[in-house]
Amino acid sequence: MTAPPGRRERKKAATRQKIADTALRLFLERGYDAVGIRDVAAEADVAVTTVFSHFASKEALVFERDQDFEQRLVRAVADRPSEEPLVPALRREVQALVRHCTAEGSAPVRRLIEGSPALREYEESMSLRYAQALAAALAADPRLSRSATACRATARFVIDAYALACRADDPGATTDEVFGMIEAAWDSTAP
Amino acid sequence: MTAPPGRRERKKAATRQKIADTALRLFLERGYDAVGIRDVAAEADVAVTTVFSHFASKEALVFERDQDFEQRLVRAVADRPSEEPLVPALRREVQALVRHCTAEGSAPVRRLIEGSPALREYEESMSLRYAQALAAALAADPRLSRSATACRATARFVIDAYALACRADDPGATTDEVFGMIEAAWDSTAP
DNA sequence: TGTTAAACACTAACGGTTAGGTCTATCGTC
DNA sequence: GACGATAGACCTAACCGTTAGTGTTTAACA
Repeated sequence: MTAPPGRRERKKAATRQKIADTALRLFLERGYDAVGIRDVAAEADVAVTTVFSHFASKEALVFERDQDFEQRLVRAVADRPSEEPLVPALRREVQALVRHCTAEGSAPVRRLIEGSPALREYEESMSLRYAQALAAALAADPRLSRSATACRATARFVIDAYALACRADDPGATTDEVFGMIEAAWDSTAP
Repeated sequence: MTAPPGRRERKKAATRQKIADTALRLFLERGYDAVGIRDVAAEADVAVTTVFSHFASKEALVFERDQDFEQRLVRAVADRPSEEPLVPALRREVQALVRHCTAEGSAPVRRLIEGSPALREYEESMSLRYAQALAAALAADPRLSRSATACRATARFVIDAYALACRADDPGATTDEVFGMIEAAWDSTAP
């Protein structure tokens, strides 16, 4: 899986990382709107086109690391112990994700996101993709025989729980409270 | 409330309507991405700046009519008969909204929206604003004494129901099914 | 009738994003 | 080690949504 990466790939990864680091630093220093793509490119000493060959948009520069969010949710469903019920497994994973996103070190980034409508919108639209992936995972699990609608709704509810908890005063308690509601909703769809 | 509108207001409304109609027609004819703001302005015979003085963004041109969506949800909560429970009242309103958005005449517009990521994203972000207004209405209703978290979560669930139903094969049945889940979730938060 | 402010126009720009074409370091293979 | 293929990066120039700045018309109202 982790075969020795060639020099080309290493250089590419290094460039990508340099861009992401530079961008985040500038955004935190001067504010998201006050930093242009051309600034980021200049400071990272790359061409503007190079920035866009690594990141699909300016907003994506801020969410550089969150590529495994989706996978973690899907795995929490698919790889859970044979007899563990669905909702507790999801709650555990969401608790972990929420802790990660409300950790001490993430506070400045979170402030950055909350301070920019463009970033908030982008995050929401990422979440929607996660909900679709999660819905597919729910529909695919042979242990859960629920309607496609129930799967899609539950997936969105779970994403809602994450979104609400990340912005709540007490993220842990909020996650638990919303998951209580999700459990009731899910149980009501039992065949 | 409906005082005789002066000529000025009538002209303004006419300009706005002309822009919206022209834009929608061009979008349907050539596709959203293939039509620029400059095209819309030229075809409507107004300046580009005039377009933006009436509409906040290109996407807003497509959602011209949906300004009362938010109000309808809030009123469905606040103005419901004294003894009608919350969830059925909301379900009735969402059913009506879903019917409106899946009506025969709305089909081309819906296809337009689903065909453009920008429009989908914009719609989602509108929905989020609705969820916040609805959450506030829930929290403000003296007949419902629930935690802020329960209100916020329920509001998002309701918006999820709407979003899922609008895209579902059988919108009515989907609304009912998701609202069954929402009812269970809401009841589980009874004090 | 004259004053005021809203609505609109025009130009020019800004900032994110992309297309076109080139250069070069790396890779796989001989 | 030499050799062609190609990925990765570069540069320039533009496109498009959006906004600022600056008039000009016209309806509303004293």
